[in-house]
Amino acid sequence: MLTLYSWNVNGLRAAAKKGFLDWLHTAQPDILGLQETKCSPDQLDKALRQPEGYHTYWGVSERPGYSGAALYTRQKPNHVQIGLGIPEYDREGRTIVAEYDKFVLIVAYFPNGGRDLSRVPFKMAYCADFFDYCNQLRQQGKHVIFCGDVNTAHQAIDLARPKQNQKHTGFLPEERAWIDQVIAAGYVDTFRALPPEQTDAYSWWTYISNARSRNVGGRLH
Amino acid sequence: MLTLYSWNVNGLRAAAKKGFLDWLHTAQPDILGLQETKCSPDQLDKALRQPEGYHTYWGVSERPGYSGAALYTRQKPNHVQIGLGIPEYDREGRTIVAEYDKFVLIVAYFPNGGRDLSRVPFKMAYCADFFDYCNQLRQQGKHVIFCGDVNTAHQAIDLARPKQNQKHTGFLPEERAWIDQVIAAGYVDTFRALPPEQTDAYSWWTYISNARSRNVGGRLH
DNA sequence: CCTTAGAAG
DNA sequence: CTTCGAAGG
Repeated sequence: MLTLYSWNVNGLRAAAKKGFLDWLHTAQPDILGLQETKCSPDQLDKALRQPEGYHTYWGVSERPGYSGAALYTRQKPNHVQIGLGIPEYDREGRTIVAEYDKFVLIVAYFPNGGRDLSRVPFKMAYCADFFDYCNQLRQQGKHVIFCGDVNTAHQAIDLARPKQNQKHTGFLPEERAWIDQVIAAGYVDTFRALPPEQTDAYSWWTYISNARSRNVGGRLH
Repeated sequence: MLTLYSWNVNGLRAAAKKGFLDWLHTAQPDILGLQETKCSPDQLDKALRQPEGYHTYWGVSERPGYSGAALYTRQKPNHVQIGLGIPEYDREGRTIVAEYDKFVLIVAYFPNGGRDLSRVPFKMAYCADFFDYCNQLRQQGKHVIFCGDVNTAHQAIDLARPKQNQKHTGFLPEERAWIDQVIAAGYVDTFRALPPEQTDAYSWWTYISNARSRNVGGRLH
């Protein structure tokens, strides 16, 4: 058995102040993928940068305090690549690719489309290139597991307010179609281990207006 | 008897969170001059903007969150002018002039000369124009009281580290000379009511390296 | 080290 | 609402 967690921490340094390391030492994941770390490792204490028992790898944005991904892993991967090999995404530290004996694990922080939708094209481009990258690995006979923050809700059941979100990034037809495509290709959405009709099961809430306490959220995969 | 307080609050909204209104209602000053309010009145609650028993007047910078002065007064002045009438200073909300029956009270937040000394000329210009303004009032037979943050230490006794500050704004020869000039003109430094040789009596400390707990400070008038 | 505004989410 | 960096002090 192997436990894998994925977590958008919204600032690893902020998360650290709220007990990230306590959680890590309690949960003891074999593999942990983080998104929105908003830091580079040299801004961190040793305890956070390299906790006892873990190897860590970092995707760092050129822009300080923005984006970023991290991989914490008990077993050292055979090989780790930071980035997809495409500068426009790798500049933002969004992707970490780790090869283990039996599978390739990818930590990915998909772009946010932006309040004004200005980054939707960039997001869709990342989606397409990311999918290509995974498919190439599969063609080489590798098993692909990816975790991260896809920044998209798949179906109406994944949102508390699907109608209000039709025209917002995170629930646009083209964004949702990308997930259709991924599932059609045989990927399994682990969150679907929940009963398929399960409602009100979310993994994200906006900070605005106490949405979390009211459970007005979304499941953004 | 009339009590007058002057206080650089470094953000009135922040000061409010730390009990500014409690202090106000305890100290009950007749006149209170504030500097570095870093706000406009419409960013404030009624209780802060217009506390029971006070008339308030506001110097507001065009740049949000920057500079700013305020006057809280129990008695309504006969006339209040916001600014010195000189746009380059008034744009930064540094000055409030209030005429009472027996005196004119000026609240002034003198410019900081800047880490790199780039604003020393601006500061000296404000000093000169401010002094001229006061002298014009005196020529009209008015008594002038001014309070505020002059951002300058007069003598070595006013600083814990005079030698290290010779070349820093706040203790430059020309800045100190301006205070000489003001005192020569007959103004009384109320802080001098302390025994003249009193050391280690400061009104300002940098936030850096716990300077306040070590009382490594300055008296910036 | 503190405060604020601004960008991004 | 929250995070972070920037400017100013």
